[in-house]
Amino acid sequence: MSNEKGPDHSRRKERSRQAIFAATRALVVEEAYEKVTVEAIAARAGVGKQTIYRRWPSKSAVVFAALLALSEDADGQSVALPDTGDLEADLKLVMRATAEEFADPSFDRLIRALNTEIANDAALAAEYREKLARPLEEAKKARLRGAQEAGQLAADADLDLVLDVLYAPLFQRWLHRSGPLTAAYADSLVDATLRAFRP
Amino acid sequence: MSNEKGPDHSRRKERSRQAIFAATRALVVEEAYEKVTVEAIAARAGVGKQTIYRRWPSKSAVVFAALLALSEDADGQSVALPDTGDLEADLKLVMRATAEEFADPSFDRLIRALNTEIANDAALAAEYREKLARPLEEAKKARLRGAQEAGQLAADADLDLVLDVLYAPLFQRWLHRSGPLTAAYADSLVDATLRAFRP
DNA sequence: CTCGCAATACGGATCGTCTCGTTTAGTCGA
DNA sequence: TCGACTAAACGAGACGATCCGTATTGCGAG
Repeated sequence: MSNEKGPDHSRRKERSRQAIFAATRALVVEEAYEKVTVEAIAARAGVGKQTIYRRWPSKSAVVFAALLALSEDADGQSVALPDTGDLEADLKLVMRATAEEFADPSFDRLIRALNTEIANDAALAAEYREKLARPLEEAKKARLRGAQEAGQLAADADLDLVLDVLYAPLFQRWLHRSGPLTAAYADSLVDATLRAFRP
Repeated sequence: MSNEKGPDHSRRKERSRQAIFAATRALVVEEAYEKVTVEAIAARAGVGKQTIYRRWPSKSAVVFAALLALSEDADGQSVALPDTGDLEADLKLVMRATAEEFADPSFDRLIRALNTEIANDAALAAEYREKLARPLEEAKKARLRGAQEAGQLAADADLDLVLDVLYAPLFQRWLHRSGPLTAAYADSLVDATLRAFRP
């Protein structure tokens, strides 16, 4: 007798959870963000509103969780940057790929929604940093540490600063739509960063 | 006979316009942003809702216009960076001042609201770039051009890129609350940028 | 039979529209 | 010069629609 826990409702729960996430993502991608409503999510997921509010306290939390889960699934456990030994080539590869990601309309809408939520909620912002930003940063910093040991990067460089200088311009250009995210732009960011922090 | 234009109702218009802007700014500063409603703005400004909707198509547009007007007033016509001939000192002065501005809670809320609006509306983003970002950028680029001529900056440097590398990390750190905006951080951004683009 | 869930009704709040008297600025006649 | 007249703009707020978050109900799986 499983008197410890109730019977196995976890599968049912998990199914509706995934349905809610899928519906949320679909709506964020295809509708104007302000039209993404809890009622629309529930209808599309084929669940009752109460099932959503039973698990998350607000619409923001649902959207955030859906996007967070997306990245967690995608990443799996293995977040690692390429390491061919050629720092410049590796970084340009990664930066070009990042620029392309941002150029994808679906990705654009998803990340824009995510940024909207975390820009106005310090608690969500902290959770975002903890669960998404930090692991990615650690992976990037691991690659940079290797470069420092190989003498391709200043040994005393502040790696947080290096990452800021490398990524923030791309992010800002995307967020403010102040220019196209071309491969050339990605390359020039890598070049500038490497000049700033060369040994 | 002024058959060209109707009678001069501009004073009345202008008074309510300023009242609406003042009320909007006050509410953005002191309330959580989602509590800034058109009804609250109208009540505080002592105007009818229709007076607001007669001039702007949506709440977003009102908020945006109020914040835009704030900066336009503040700037006046003279946007110019200090130019003592010492590029590094001038930039550190400006970057430290910028970091302090972002640390001010009122300024923080105003700019956060502004960014929320423009992140999800490409038209507002374009207007923002045109009316606010561009003039500031031009002033900054004018200072950098002087530095290029004085041989303090690489003559072939892309000034848009220089500005991105200089400012974007500060902006992103503020937006994502990923770290404190200290004078030391401001200085290190100037140092990194000057290393990346030295002659 | 029992229990969790989908469906849906509900109250509260806000948006954006509409209507209604009132105020205001400009016009004109005495 | 001055006080009524007119038309536009206005403050106030009622209204329908929509959405949030809560509470209730009826059904179907186990």
